[in-house]
Amino acid sequence: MFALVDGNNFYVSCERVFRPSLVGRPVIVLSNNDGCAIARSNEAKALGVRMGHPWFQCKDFERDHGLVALSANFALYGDMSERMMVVASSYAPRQEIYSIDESFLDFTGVPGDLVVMCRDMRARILQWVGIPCGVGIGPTKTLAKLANYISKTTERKPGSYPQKLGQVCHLGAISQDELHAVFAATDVGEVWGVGKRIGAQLREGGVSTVLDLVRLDASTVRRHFSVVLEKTVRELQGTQCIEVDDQPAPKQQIMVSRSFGHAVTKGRDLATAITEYTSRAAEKLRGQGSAAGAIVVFIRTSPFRKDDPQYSATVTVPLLRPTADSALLATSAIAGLRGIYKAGFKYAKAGVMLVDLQSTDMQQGELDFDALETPPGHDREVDQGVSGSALTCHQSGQRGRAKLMSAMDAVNGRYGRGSLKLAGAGLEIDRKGWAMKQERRTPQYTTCWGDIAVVRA
DNA sequence: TCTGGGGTCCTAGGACCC
DNA sequence: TCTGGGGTCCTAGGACCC
Repeated sequence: MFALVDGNNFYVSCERVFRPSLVGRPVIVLSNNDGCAIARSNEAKALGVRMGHPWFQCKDFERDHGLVALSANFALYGDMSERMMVVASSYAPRQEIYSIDESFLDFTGVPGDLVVMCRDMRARILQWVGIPCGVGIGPTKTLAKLANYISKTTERKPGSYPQKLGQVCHLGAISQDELHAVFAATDVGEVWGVGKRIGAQLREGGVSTVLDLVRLDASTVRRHFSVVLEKTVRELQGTQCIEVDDQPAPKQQIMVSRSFGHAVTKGRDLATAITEYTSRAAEKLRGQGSAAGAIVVFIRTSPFRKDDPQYSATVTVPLLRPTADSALLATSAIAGLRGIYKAGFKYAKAGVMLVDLQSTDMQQGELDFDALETPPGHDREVDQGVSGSALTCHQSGQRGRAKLMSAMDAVNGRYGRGSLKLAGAGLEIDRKGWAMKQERRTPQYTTCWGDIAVVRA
């Protein structure tokens, strides 16, 4: 059996831990630049705020309904996530951290009543971390995911499902008839793996509930749709097709991109931003022990500003050799930027992507042909005896850079991100024109000494 | 004025190989 | 009349997830 544990309205719940006055009120958390809603309390959902709802379109709720909107505080959410994951992990032999607020637990071989254990886990996470969770249990990950949805819906809209399926919902512990009733009452679009497109296609073919989907023949689904949806159907039927992955492989690509707080027109500002993003991407790269073979740079105007001239460009810059060196990567990125930048446009967003990633301990050795050139006055035959040193010399240079990078990471780890950075990433004053807008950010209560909460007697 | 930032997997089609 | 039969690798694009 598998369980999916996830924090309810996670970002909002994190904020409520430190501002209990927000409990019971409509609250949303906004994306970067305070652009749109990315988390909503149940009260905010009830008001009709959608996921991804642009803030400027729902601002009126602030005045009319007391909606509280906060800027995203990812330092806080990341830290709260870790705390929640640690508690959850103590309940099962294996855990897959699936996203910032969700983890799968694999209970294979664990004796005892899972519902009782999961209720205990839920209570402990609530008490120790302060985050309310929903737990779904099922014989496959897809069913656990569905169970989790049902547990939430039972809480949020009483009467949708039997009350016993609230908070902790175990789809493997109810009768076949009950299970089918649950399937029949659930829209096919709620299934993990069925998105907007596939959902519409299914409905067109008369498959509108989970029950309709479960009753399809899996191999027919493969022919009409894809192997992906076939797996989904089999998982709903109770056959495990998707494993719990508790040792995720290193990422195959690393992206850092941001929309700007204000439109950017100067190449110089774009260069500052690209340098900063590259630097951040390189930190992530080193964090997973990889080196990049190429860097992709992109810039674009805002597709929402239809009256402005539009421009969007991407360039891939191959690197001479794979590297995780921030400075080398930034130099290449800027070279790429020079190739695609055009003056006269209002840029809204830029980003970099590190690709062709490989492990640093698997790196190809190489001969440095420059060092192998026979210097004048030397006998080639004689010098060949020392040709191995060219390689050694080159590699020791690389090791020096690697040490520099780990020193940089250590300083930033201890004194905070950005304490030590590339000159090209600019000072605060250089970023004024385009830095991200975060007008409603709460303190970093758990990760910054200066922001720690004070209890008054 | 104002619209996020990441990722993964699969498939189809083209280039190229023998 | 009639023009093989496999393969692999790469890329772009689509679909999904949070």
